[in-house]
Amino acid sequence: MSLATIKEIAKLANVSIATVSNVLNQKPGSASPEKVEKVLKVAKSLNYRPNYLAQSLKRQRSRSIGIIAEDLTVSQTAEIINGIEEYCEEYDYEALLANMRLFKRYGNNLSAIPERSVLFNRAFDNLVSKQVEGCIYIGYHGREVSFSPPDTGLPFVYTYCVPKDKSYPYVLSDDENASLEIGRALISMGHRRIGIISGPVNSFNSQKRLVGIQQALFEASIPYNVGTTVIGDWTRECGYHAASQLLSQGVTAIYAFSDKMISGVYTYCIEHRISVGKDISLFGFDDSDIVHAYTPPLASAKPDLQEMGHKAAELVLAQLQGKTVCTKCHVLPCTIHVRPSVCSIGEA
Amino acid sequence: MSLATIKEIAKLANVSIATVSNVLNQKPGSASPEKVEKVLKVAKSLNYRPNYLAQSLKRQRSRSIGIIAEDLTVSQTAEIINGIEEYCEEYDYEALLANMRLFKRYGNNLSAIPERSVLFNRAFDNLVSKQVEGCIYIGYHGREVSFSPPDTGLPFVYTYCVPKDKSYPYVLSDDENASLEIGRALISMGHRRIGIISGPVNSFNSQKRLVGIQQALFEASIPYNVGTTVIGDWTRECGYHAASQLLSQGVTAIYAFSDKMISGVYTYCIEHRISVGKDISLFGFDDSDIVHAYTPPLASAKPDLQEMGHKAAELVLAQLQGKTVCTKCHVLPCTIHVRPSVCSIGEA
DNA sequence: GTGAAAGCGCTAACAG
DNA sequence: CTGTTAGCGCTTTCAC
Repeated sequence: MSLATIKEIAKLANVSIATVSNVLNQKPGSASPEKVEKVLKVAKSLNYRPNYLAQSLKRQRSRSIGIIAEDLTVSQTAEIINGIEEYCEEYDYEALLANMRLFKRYGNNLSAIPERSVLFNRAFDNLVSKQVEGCIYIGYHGREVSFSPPDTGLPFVYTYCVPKDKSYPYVLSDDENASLEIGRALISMGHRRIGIISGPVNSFNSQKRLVGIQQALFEASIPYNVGTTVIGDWTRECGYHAASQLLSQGVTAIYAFSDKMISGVYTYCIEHRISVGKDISLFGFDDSDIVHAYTPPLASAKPDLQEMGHKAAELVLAQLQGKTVCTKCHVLPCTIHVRPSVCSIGEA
Repeated sequence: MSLATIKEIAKLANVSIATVSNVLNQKPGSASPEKVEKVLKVAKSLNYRPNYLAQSLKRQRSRSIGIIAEDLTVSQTAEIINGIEEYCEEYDYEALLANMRLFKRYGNNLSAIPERSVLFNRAFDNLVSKQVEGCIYIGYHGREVSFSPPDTGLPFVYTYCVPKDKSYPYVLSDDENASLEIGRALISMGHRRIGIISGPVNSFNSQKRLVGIQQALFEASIPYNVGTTVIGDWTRECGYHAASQLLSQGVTAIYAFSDKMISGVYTYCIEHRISVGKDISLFGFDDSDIVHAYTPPLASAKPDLQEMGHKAAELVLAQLQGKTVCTKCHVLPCTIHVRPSVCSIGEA
């Protein structure tokens, strides 16, 4: 019933617990072949599994890093965690997850909820308590995150968000460049009046994406027209409303900073018999599941979430090896998927 | 730098470690008010956090349950985990996650990959090693799962899958009843020729959903026509192909066992100028993000994943309290969302 | 009230 | 090669 210990193995195998430990840890030449065999046999028959708690306590080493996720159910989080775990596995580390469930508790409206910092501290304490050797924070919507770890010299890395306290490294997708490429693609296809549906201004993602598209316009000597930029809130609904506003201004293409918002535009177009990929070109961001649900499929930019996880883990493990890492923003390229929802301006 | 211990607190507060421990654990009347205050002050100043490893080792109690997820990035998994965590939090337990990354490694083709059991054993050992008091297995696509925990009397509960070994409880959504309701809804709207796009036959979900719709037909004395059932593989592509086959047979409604498959049908309809919600009624399953992306929005059935997580956790914790739980299938209702993608047969 | 001491399961000197 | 021993940080009798 209760778990076997090395003590029991030692008794049954007629050896000392030290020998059992040595054998189990494969210390070279520390036991005769017969004893090795005996110990291994007894261990297997007892279905022995080392007690991680005791092991780590004794070794003073957990070989684990913590993940503080703002919300596990927000679409990007799982992919990032997956990336972290992949990287950790390679280096024989493991990841411990603390999920704050922020979105489940408060939705998108995270501002001015003091309770949040309680949740953060609880999550952090929990992880430290478990002796993690480092920690990765996963935000959402690229918000600015105001909490940072109290004192400890624990390696701490942020991802998918921007820490207020710039003394920690953070990992983001290169939204600016992605946006630049999107702009170039649209412009190269002849579009000059491009409507933009931005995310909220407090989102770092929004900021960067805006700068990128502006840069593309600038390169092509097309003046940026604030009048054809609508500020949205990431929802389908706002995309829908923005569509009518933008289309009435005669834009030939609409670039929304999320697939969800562009999906509202899509709905508007259908309702008004505007043919996507013919009468109007549409570009989204995130490359979420819904892009393939449309006819024609939606063009979008895909952040490499897995790679962001890798990078974040790399930054933590590097610090654990004593390397100093740059406490700056580490930026990873997106992939631009141009799909039939965009077309050249003469083609229609 | 390194973490403070009760020993250090004891020294600084001029008390014994036993007193520190008593104070920190709020043992009533075990220390004078002055000492309590002193200890608390020192603890705070040292930023003390109890060592979970040592604590649990000593207490012989981890107050944690393990989660073995087949793949964290499969859409339903995170929601279920969220539910488990919510339930655990109420009872002062916590969840430890072991992610096998099965989908990331092998995609949908999980059959005949012997390595899988290695991954399962590794995950299970890892969790047991950490002294979890129980375990929840989260599958995907309602497959039959052939691995079960080796020996240990550890409470073990499956969810979103069906264990081959029926001596463990498992939690599923009530797909049969959901399907029955979908069938009734369609029939009540006048549909008699209903095309079905099933998932793979080895999916328990497929089986149940098929039985449900058959039951609805039976109730209405409509003979079930195998010729208008296509077996798909959960993908959009197969939905697309099934659509042409089904529509040529003159069905007035198509019910696909996943939103993804129905989304292929949607594409087919657009390409062939068949008006969804007028010329044809469409019903999906899962109620995923994409249902709102369509115009008109897609009708679908929503499994209560969060509640499934709650239930699974409940079944584990109940066993920990010595209660015996039913080692049967525990089934949770879905919500049926009828949306404008379906219409009455005369309405068109 | 308070502290000394034992011990949770394990690893790592160290002696033999 | 093998076993004895100390001790990781903590909780918990049990004397005082």
